Amino acid sequence: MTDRPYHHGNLRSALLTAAATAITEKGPAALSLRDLARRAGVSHAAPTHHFGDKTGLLTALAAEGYTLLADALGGAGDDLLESGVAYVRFAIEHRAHFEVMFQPGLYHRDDPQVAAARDRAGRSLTIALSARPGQPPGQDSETAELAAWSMAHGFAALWLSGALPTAPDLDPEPLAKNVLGQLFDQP
Amino acid sequence: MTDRPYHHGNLRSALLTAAATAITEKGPAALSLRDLARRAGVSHAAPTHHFGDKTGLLTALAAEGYTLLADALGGAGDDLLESGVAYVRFAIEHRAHFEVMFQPGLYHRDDPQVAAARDRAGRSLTIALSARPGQPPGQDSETAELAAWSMAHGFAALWLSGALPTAPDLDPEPLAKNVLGQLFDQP
DNA sequence: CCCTCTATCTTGTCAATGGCAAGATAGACT
DNA sequence: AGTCTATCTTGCCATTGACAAGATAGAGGG
Repeated sequence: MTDRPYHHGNLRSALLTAAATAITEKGPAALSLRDLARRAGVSHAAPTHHFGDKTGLLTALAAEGYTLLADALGGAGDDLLESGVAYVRFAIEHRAHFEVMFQPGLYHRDDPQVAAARDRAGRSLTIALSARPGQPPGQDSETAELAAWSMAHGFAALWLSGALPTAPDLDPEPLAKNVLGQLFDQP
Repeated sequence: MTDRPYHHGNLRSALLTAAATAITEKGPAALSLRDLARRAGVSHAAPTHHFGDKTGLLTALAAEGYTLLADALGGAGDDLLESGVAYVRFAIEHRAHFEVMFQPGLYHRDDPQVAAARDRAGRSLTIALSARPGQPPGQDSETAELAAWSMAHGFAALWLSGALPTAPDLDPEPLAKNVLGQLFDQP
């Protein structure tokens, strides 16, 4: 993509973006390390050195995804509805990351990098979810947070799976805002 | 599994259940046709005759899944909350089917069998979702239905992915009922 | 009872893949 | 200049998915 200071210089990053592209095109199951190597213009065993094996590459991708999600949620500010929309936007813009992140059989969930990034995303998520405006104080706030998370996650997953009966080229954000508003705008 | 009238007699069904088991254990990406053949005690090329290729097998599995989902929703009666819980219960009890169904890259979405079963499930779902008790008549009911579907689907997906911070051996149904109640019990 | 026919399954083969081992090479550091 | 290490390559093997050709069981007709 960029310059190539021989030894490729940034193979690791190039492989990760190639993986994201390939997964977006054909899904995580069809991912081939050799195909990634071809796309990056290196030999078929080059990825091994950076990621060990396929699971290792997906682990790195998941870690990257959690970091991106944390950033996305952090940028949404204190507004609950805006955070939910940001969650959906992240899933759609970074479809490959999102799909890998929530398919735990594909990567090493216990990897330290992943755990750290996931914790950071988890904190951002908790902050966003607890910013519920008319929150009844004594109520079970954990359940309310889980409900909000479920709705945002479910909308994103359904959209990505193509299960929604709407036109697939429609901009999902306004629809997401309406749907999430069903729960978030409650008094 | 049952008797074996030679020629196995029920290879197709045996392969489908073996596939469901294997996917539940290791995820859809790790599915191997040859492994299924070994489990069923047949030669490595036997599955080809029944399903054509791997995608064909997953197509059959998805069709079976939509039928099971339609039955599950139909059995939940008119209660909206109960239907939501049934949706979650289906996803957990038939994890393999659920995962394949909503990963459209894995199978042929246009297959007639799949389309028919999906339509049936879709009708059951619409019936369940429109059974909202305090439904404001003039309101955008489609958005409300989508919100309910998103929440049930999202809770199921999060639970299956292991992303929820709760104990994984806990019974998910009471939790699901509480979470879904956040939206469904609105006046 | 025998013959044929069809669905079902087996054997054999090939290209592609993931993963490992051993070697080569660039560039950094001294 | 010499050495060292990270990075990448070449070569190899077992496994897999897919296909082609053949074998076999069992049904149905004469």
